[in-house]
Amino acid sequence: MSEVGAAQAADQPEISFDGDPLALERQVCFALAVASRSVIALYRPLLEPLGLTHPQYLVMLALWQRTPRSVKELSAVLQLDAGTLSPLLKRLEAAGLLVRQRDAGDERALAVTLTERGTALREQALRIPEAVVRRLGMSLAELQHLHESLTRVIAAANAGDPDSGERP
Amino acid sequence: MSEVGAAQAADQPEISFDGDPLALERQVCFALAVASRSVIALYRPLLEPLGLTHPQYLVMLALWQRTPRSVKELSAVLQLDAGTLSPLLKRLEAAGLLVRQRDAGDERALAVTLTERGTALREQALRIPEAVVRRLGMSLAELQHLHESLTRVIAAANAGDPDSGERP
DNA sequence: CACAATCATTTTGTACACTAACCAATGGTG
DNA sequence: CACCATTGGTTAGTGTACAAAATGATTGTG
Repeated sequence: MSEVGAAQAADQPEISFDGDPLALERQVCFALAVASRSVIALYRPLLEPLGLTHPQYLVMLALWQRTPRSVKELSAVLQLDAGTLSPLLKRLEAAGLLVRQRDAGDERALAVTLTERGTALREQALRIPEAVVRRLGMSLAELQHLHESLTRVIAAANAGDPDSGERP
Repeated sequence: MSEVGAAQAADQPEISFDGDPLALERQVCFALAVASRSVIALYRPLLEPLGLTHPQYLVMLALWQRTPRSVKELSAVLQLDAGTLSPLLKRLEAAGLLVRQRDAGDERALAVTLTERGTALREQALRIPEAVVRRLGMSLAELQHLHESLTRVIAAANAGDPDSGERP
């Protein structure tokens, strides 16, 4: 028997059980991180046949809605750093799903355009949302509700930021 | 300015709101990922004076609740891979916040124990939760509610998994 | 038109996160 | 007690994330 995980001692004179503001189980940031990882893990087996990671899937969602798009535009829509997108887009290009070429009108910008193969992949992606919801086994109403809550948190978190919101 | 997000039609009470099941703005996984990153970004400036990243902060929360703990135990509580924790714990050890030594009772297991410095750091961490809530500017009730929603998603996502739940 | 400021993107460096392969200690079982 | 599947950790490899510096194109101002 290991001695590491011995039961919590009864003699905790200072701050106590549920009055602890640092209690792990009560941190929203912890719940967010775990929920995010857990749900993304659900996508992994579904995305693997398409050869996509979850961030790559999100980029494809953005491009299926509109193409071509610049890195800056993708960065804004996905709320992802341009420095993160750069290598990610290169991998998608290497996979033959898109091409990266300079914008004719503005040589600074990149025009990220889906290839035929990239566009066609959407057909297979169409099954994914339903499969995830089924695996989750939660009601659509509750998921919708969660989505609204998350949208409010995102707005609140971005409210005091240099980017994102705050228009004077 | 681009006209990307043309306004949503009036009201569709049932399924298929704007028709596209792959619409980025409707994906719960996307909202989760963005919310998680946005909220964690809020912690960055607060954690920087303590010399901690957010994952490291979560490990410290777990250890402030109980120490020593094995890697396996931390892995279970934090829902984090042991392969992720291993280098993370080494960095915390290098920072002088904990020590990693083999468990006397079971040489396979590691006893992760807070140092005095690691224990003392809790005092400064105590201010963080309130500061984050203030920056978010959301009511405690709504945060509490979100936490409950997230807990249900986590449970649902882990329900069909090899790990976590499901004991026949 | 020169040229500094700005802009879009890329690169570099550090730190997660997960899979898979690996290794040493452990604890049945015959 | 010798065999060997299991267990607890570590390592390697790939792919995000983010900050900060670097690169190259574009624009505003004189």
